[in-house]
Amino acid sequence: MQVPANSLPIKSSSPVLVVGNNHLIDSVAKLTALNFDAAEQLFIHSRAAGKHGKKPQCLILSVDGQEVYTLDLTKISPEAVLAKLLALPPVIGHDLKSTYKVLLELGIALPKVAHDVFVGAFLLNSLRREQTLTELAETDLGYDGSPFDDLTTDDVMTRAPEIVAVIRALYAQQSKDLQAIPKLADLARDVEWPVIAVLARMEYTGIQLDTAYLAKFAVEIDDAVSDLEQQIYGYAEQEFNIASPGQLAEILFTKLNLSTQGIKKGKTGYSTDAKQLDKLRDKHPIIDLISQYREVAKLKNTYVDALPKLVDDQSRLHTTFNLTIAQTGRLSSTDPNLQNIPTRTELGHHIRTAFVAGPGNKFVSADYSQFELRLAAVLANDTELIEMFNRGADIHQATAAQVYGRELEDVTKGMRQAAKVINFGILYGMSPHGLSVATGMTNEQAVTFIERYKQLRKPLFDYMDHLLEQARADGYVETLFGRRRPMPDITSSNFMVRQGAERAAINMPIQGTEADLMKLAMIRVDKLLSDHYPDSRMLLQIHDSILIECPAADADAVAEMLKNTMQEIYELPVRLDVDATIAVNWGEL
DNA sequence: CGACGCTGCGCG
DNA sequence: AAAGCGCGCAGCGTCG
Repeated sequence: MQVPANSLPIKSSSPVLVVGNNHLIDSVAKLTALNFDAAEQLFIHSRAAGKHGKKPQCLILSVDGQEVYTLDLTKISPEAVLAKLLALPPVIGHDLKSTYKVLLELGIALPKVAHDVFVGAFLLNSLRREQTLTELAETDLGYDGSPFDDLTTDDVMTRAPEIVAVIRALYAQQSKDLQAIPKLADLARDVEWPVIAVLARMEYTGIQLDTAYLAKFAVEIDDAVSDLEQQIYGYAEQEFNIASPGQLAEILFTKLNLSTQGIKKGKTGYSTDAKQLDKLRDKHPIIDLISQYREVAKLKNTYVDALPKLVDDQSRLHTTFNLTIAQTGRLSSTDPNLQNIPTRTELGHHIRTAFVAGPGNKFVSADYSQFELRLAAVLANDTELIEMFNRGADIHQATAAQVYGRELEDVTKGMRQAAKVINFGILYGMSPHGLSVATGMTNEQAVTFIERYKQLRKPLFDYMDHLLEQARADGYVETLFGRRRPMPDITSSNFMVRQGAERAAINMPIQGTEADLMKLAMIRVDKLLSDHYPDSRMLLQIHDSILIECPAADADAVAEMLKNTMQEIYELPVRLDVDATIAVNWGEL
């Protein structure tokens, strides 16, 4: 329905909703006539944000969920609405990050987030299957009308009032629920809402890929794959699909008659994963070739061949950072996943070299060292562990010295390695069996080792005991900042299920607090960049690290700022150590 | 033909 | 009896 804009009654209590997608709108005059200054909150919603580089063509807006206006951006210049939109009050919507990318495409400054019902639903209950507008409406509002997913432009236009009403109702409900959990409301206000615009900018900016470099690499890797294939067929004396675990197991254990002694069995037969291949390595030369084939084929299929197809016309890759996936509150990255670009093997690391800073720019990267273990020390209030960190000890070496009762200088590499495994493993609820497998100790040695570690880190284990008790009583666990993860399986009568839940419960406050702090750091870094280094852009977050692209001349200063901001992001009893590096491509960082 | 579960493996 | 948390993606094999 269309209503003359100048007759619009916007009271200070009247939230406004803007629906944006990549289609039409009809009159900008109506929009510019609106008195946004009088509105305290603006509702904003977008489905089908334009693909990157495509100009969005449509903004739909309404007031109080009643009057709906459509604005045709193909007929008017976006700048005409710019002045008004710049002064928008804080906005409310469903998946604002998508809408914000539309605004960025229009060159419109991003308003503050007042509430996002997509992210809000996840904060209040991370377990629900999905947080689509349809699902939220059905489950939370008892809505039984037709779905809101995959609507055509016309549908969006005609149903905008309905969409507005649903979002407003969800907002009302969620803000009431959040107020009942003050820490969670604070987390939403201070972390989750502000990080939305930061992520929108990162996704919109993208990261440059040197496709020519990658094309050269592709030729080499293709040759390597075919070469390995032929060698493997030679040993097998037949061709088969190496990528099929079933066919591979048939070749190894039937045709070549390799021993299945100690080989893990899965639902579909003997496993051929990397660990099992390791056990067979000395038995037949084909094993090493298969390992090599796996490594090279993985790189080729997942990265070398896939990434170049996803670049825009500027040769930049735009990932999507998901806020509503990881149960711990971490981000996840999709289409493409830029949080799992190889680095551990030399060959894999080459892929990172293809990620480059633009002309005249540099990359600045910074990562927290032993972030999770430091946070475990804080959450458990393990003063000895905290003190070790604060005096800058090599934590794994020092732990080994304590467990084995040796002087620091008498700690062997093997001892340090074992201590490192347990230091990390403990955060995941590792068992003696897991430790023995990971270190090559006997089960007995592992049991003794963990026993001594328990004595040494009593506060840590007391904390874990208390945490599990709390989880059983409350049905959830939470981070330092009150982010919650429901833990229904913690009281399961199924041993396996229950044990799995206990391990997840132990890990969540640690991994989740890390995620909370990283988001806080990103928000602050984003602000500092826009204030002092306007030509610099945050590009990626990889759980404990941040990657920035900046003018070469600013690199040193940006690195310093990034390091300090991350280190001082939140006052904790433990010192946070951050390493910062500068390079022209990701491989050299 | 697409959807799905499984296997395997890339990252923190 | 099982045995380490959190993710996403690719290929295979099966099913409808």
